[in-house]
Amino acid sequence: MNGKSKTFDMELFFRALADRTRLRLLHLMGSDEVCVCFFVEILKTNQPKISRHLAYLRRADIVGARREGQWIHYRIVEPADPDAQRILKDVISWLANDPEMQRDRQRLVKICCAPQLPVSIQGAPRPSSFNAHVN
Amino acid sequence: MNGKSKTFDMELFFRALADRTRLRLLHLMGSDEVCVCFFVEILKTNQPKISRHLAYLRRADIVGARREGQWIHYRIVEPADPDAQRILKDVISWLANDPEMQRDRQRLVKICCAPQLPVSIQGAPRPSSFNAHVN
DNA sequence: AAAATATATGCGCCTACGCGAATACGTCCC
DNA sequence: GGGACGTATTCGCGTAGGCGCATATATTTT
Repeated sequence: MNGKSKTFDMELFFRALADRTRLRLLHLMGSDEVCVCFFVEILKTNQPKISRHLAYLRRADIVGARREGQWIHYRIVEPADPDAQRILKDVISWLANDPEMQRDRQRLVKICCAPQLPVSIQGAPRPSSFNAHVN
Repeated sequence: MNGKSKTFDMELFFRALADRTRLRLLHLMGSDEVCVCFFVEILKTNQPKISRHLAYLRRADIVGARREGQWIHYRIVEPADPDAQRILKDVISWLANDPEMQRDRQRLVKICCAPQLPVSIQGAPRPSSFNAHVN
């Protein structure tokens, strides 16, 4: 009630989900923090496009960002509204059934488990859950 | 796989939910069949607007229609995809928390329980669940 | 058949938004 | 400070879609 965190905006929430690219981004985040450059690498598209979609998700309070040096990590945040929270959770698990989404994740895993990241994202920090795997 | 009922379209589904008017329509349907003229009456708007939004929901396979004489009843249909089904169900119950939606429903109940419908929709068939209440 | 009623659709206008290309911003390293 | 790198934003363009208004379609009634 501080004038900034108003009641959760349903329309904005659904509009944010109404785009395939954004759904792919959400699926890639899953329960991890993922760095922007990984999205660019895996979706094989240009960086501004990814950045704009992430901004949209941020505006809708669906994701949050954390800076680490020059890199920025994005993560899914639990919506304030418990109903939205449940829906988002269901959406995420729905995505897991989509073939393209599955391919996306496979590519993420493959890239992150490899001893060397692709040249385009050499020094980038891996998603948190991959830190343990590769010394 | 008959070329007509393809796999459920996620994007279309969410785009269909990304409009307040359509959410209000969905909430009014709830578990009932509701005639178009009731939507017009309750949302206090023009008829073409309602009709176009209903058409959108129909395209997205979220609602179905049934003709009864000159009237057409709309109802929510269970999406083919079980995940979509669950999400839609959660969305509906989310709507119940919204003040405007609550007012909409109150107006529906009030109108339907009255002995006489408003002049603008005199002979219209009431939603199914109100048939028992009024002789 | 003609009128009345309920619903659907076409049209023109305007905004939202997705896109690629260019550019701005922020951080690190020399 | 200057360059390199990762990310965000701006711009111009094209399409989707929301709206009010007019009109078409379908059904019932007379």
